[in-house]
Amino acid sequence: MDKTAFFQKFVAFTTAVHQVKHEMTKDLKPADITPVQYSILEYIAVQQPVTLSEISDCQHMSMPNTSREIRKLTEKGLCEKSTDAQDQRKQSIRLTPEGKAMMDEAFARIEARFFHRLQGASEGDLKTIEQALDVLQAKVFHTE
Amino acid sequence: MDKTAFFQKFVAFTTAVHQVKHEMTKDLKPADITPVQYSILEYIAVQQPVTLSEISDCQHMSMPNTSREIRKLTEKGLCEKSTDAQDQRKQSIRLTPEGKAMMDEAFARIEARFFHRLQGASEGDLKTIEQALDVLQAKVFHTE
DNA sequence: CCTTTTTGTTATCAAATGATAACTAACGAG
DNA sequence: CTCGTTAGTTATCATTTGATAACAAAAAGG
Repeated sequence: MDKTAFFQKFVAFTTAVHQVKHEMTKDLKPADITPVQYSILEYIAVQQPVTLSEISDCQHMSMPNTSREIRKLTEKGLCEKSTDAQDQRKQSIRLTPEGKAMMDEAFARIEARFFHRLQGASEGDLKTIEQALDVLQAKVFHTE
Repeated sequence: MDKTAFFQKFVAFTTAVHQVKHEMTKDLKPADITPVQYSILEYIAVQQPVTLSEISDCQHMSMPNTSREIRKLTEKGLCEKSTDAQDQRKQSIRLTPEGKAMMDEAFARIEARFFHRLQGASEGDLKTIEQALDVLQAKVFHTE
């Protein structure tokens, strides 16, 4: 096993993933949302409800900046805060119906692009791809 | 085949890749290099020699901004321009020895983290991983 | 209780990034 | 040769992002 070649394959792979993800998500965020805000919305959409601290950790941004961006998203009517019943320090953040509608549409368009990219793949190919995704997620891209 | 579940697996996977890549590359860029500049340096390191237009395309930034960042990197002594012999409009950009040394060290540290992450994987696991990388790059994350 | 820690906010500032206009020079096609 | 196109530069500006200090309130632990 050539370790250097293996590593280079890994680097090329992550670069390709980044590239493809960019292609699949470009031109779909509304004009009045900044890239950071869109990224936060994606995170909330998948993980909601979330707290400010969780966003701060996962998006690698400071609490003050996270607080600012959430305030802006709240002002735009895309997400809302509610105080956690158990711990009143915590803010439980969710998408508003408008925010959810926006993200649903964004994900629908990404999904369409995804399957467009897979057109031509047989049922067997899809099985192979699914297994490959499972393998890599379990053995390489695991995050705890 | 449940399409929605398949797509969600894809989303979770790309998110994990992004996350792991962030973990593996954090804290290794020198203090006087901005994130965008580091990204450009990575690109040059892998693809050199490159032209300004190529950087502009691949990094999704405008020519004026690309020009500015390359000028800054040149001023820092990390890359250098030379006019293409065939087409005198084109600038051939490469890393300087200092730039190469910097990126070699960065990649070495990423490689160390990569294999650290893979410690515990058997020789057979590595084969499986390599095949999974090949499959996904060919069938899903192909970029032409 | 009282102190420390966690969670979040507000204000402020600096730096990085993105966008555009106006320009030069070299190439390429007719 | 001339004209349109490609490659790159410079200058300028607005916006986004990142960083820090100073604060308040709730919780947790003695």
